[in-house]
Amino acid sequence: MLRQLPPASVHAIFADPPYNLQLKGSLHRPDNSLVDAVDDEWDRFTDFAAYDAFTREWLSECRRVLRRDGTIWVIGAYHNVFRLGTQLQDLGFWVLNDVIWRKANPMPNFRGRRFTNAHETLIWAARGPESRHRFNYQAMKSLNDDVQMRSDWYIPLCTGHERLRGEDGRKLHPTQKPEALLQRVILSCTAPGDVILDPFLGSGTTAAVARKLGRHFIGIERETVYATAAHQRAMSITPLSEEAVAVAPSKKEQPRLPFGTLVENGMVPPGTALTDRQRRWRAIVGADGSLTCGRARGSIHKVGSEVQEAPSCNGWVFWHVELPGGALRVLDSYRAEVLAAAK
Amino acid sequence: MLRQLPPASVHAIFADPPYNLQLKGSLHRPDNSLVDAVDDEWDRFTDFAAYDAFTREWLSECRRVLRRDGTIWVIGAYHNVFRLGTQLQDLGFWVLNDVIWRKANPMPNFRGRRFTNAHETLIWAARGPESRHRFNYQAMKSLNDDVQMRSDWYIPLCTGHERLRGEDGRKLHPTQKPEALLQRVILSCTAPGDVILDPFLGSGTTAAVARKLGRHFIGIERETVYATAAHQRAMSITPLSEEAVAVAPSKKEQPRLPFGTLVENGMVPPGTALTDRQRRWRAIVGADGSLTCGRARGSIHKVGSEVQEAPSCNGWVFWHVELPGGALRVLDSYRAEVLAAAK
DNA sequence: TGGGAGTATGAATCTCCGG
DNA sequence: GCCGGAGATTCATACTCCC
Repeated sequence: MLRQLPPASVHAIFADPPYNLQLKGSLHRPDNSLVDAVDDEWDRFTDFAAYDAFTREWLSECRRVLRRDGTIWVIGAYHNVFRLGTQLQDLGFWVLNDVIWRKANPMPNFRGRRFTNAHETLIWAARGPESRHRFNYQAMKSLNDDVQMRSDWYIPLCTGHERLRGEDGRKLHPTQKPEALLQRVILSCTAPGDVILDPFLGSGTTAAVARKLGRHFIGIERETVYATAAHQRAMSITPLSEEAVAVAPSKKEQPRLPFGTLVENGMVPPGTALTDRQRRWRAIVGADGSLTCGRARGSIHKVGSEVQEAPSCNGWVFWHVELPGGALRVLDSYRAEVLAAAK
Repeated sequence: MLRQLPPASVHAIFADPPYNLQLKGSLHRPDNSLVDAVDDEWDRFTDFAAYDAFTREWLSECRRVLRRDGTIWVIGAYHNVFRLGTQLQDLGFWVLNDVIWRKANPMPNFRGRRFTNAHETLIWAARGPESRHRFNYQAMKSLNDDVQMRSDWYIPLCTGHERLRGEDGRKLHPTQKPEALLQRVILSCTAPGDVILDPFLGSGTTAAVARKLGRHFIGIERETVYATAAHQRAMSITPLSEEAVAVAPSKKEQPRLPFGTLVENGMVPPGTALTDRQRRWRAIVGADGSLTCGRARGSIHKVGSEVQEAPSCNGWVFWHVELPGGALRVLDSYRAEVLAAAK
């Protein structure tokens, strides 16, 4: 199915591939005799090799269909996630983060032989090291009480009403992912109208959340019973309103306003003296929007960095106008005023 | 050095290999200060193949020197941990858990292009699938206020007085690990008297904590300056008493902040003597957060009830620390202090 | 001595657009 | 594809300094 998709056609991929189950089973033969795996390196190599080959095949196709600015998410546990990560890197993907889904309510360890396996790992990767990927930084920050979103996410398992069940009342799919997890994934790296691909759709959480958030989706699923349920599930979703699904705009996405415009329209007339917050330097605004401070001359940013001897400087927040009475007003507030009026 | 060790001779291995960070250029904070990056020669590899070959070589030797019932811990980040995990599996190790070190105070992401990289990953593996490994289940449970220890650990970075510094006052080693991390690792899978190997000793945290907890250790370090400092550091450690380092069986109770956390972070260090308000009993704090008072051993609550021959006891308000000068401070006030600071 | 303000720093794969 | 310039971007903790 993946091979039928055109190259560079999807904005984001979420993949929840099968775990390496044959490896778990390889400990015992059908007659329950124990396989001496330690001395049987060839056999165990072929097990991993089969999983690696499978992984490599679908990941290669994913890379082909991914846009150059697109990103991929892959989820796994310690049985398979190291194989996934290694293959991602070997295929040229560029890992951006590994993200930990900390389960609020994991299954306990019944035998008391290990730590409670209370998390799964997601790998987030760009198509390559030069890719300019989308990351909705402000949206993620807003979601987290206005501090940067960390790489560890605390989210409950999918239970209760959200869990799809068959007619017999039993869970339809063994590893249905919670919608909260997919919502954060999709909000972090896509925009409304983007196309999201899930090559292992399963119970259809990716499709449901994509539709809810106004993203397009492509889902691939081999098992008919899952595919049918996922399709029904996605179609039953009512998409949210446009304003509800928009991502918080970053400053970079706001329209550019050259400083010269403020000079031209008289908000900061030529000849105005600018100073920094501590009033250490004083610069004069030129009619062309340039700044002069001693021998330093150029844009508000360039002069700011030169006087401070700093590698860079955002002149909008560095320079201030001294108002009558002596109070300081930062340049950025003039810009905000103009941008607000333009709406 | 590893090749000189006899086979099947160590009970546990902790390995903190170079991460292969692949940093390019420099990074400035928003305040224009320069981030002190890990650019040391020992972290430079030409490509993944070179890193994999290096990894395979030292891991093979580790497997040879590890006892059949021994386990290995390997720590890494997304740059290298997938390579580590894959090589571990390919060499026949049997992964028991991947454990997440959630950093209380990670470095932020300054450019807003990714999630804050707020964790590192430890892989815990047995020598093979048939190994009968040691896991001190009750000790880990005690440390976590009598609920199973999960696979995500919340521990602060190594800063302040714990951080080794050179004569110039700068950090001696770029990646010194916190003692609280090693303490949990060592308590989870070894017994007093066991031999612990660290093939990348660095600043010597493994050696220091092993000695403190009454375990033997072997450390290997290539850089003379690190090796010298690590040796001095380990030798300056006073081992805890036998009863403080023994691993305990226990059960019961569950406040929100485990007493073990106060032990780990040094507010109530192992070996501390606790007493009740009337100073009728005296109990010693174990490194796993258990308490010993005569033959009574277990959580602060259990020991409190046993010595009083009472059906139950809230250890938080029963036990006190005797301060220099003789005043008593109730345990609950330490908990309150931590909880208040966490707000 | 205590508190407030300011500064330093931690395993970091850390920009984007237009000419 | 290269280059120059605009301008966006930080959290928790510990320590220093000064009043």
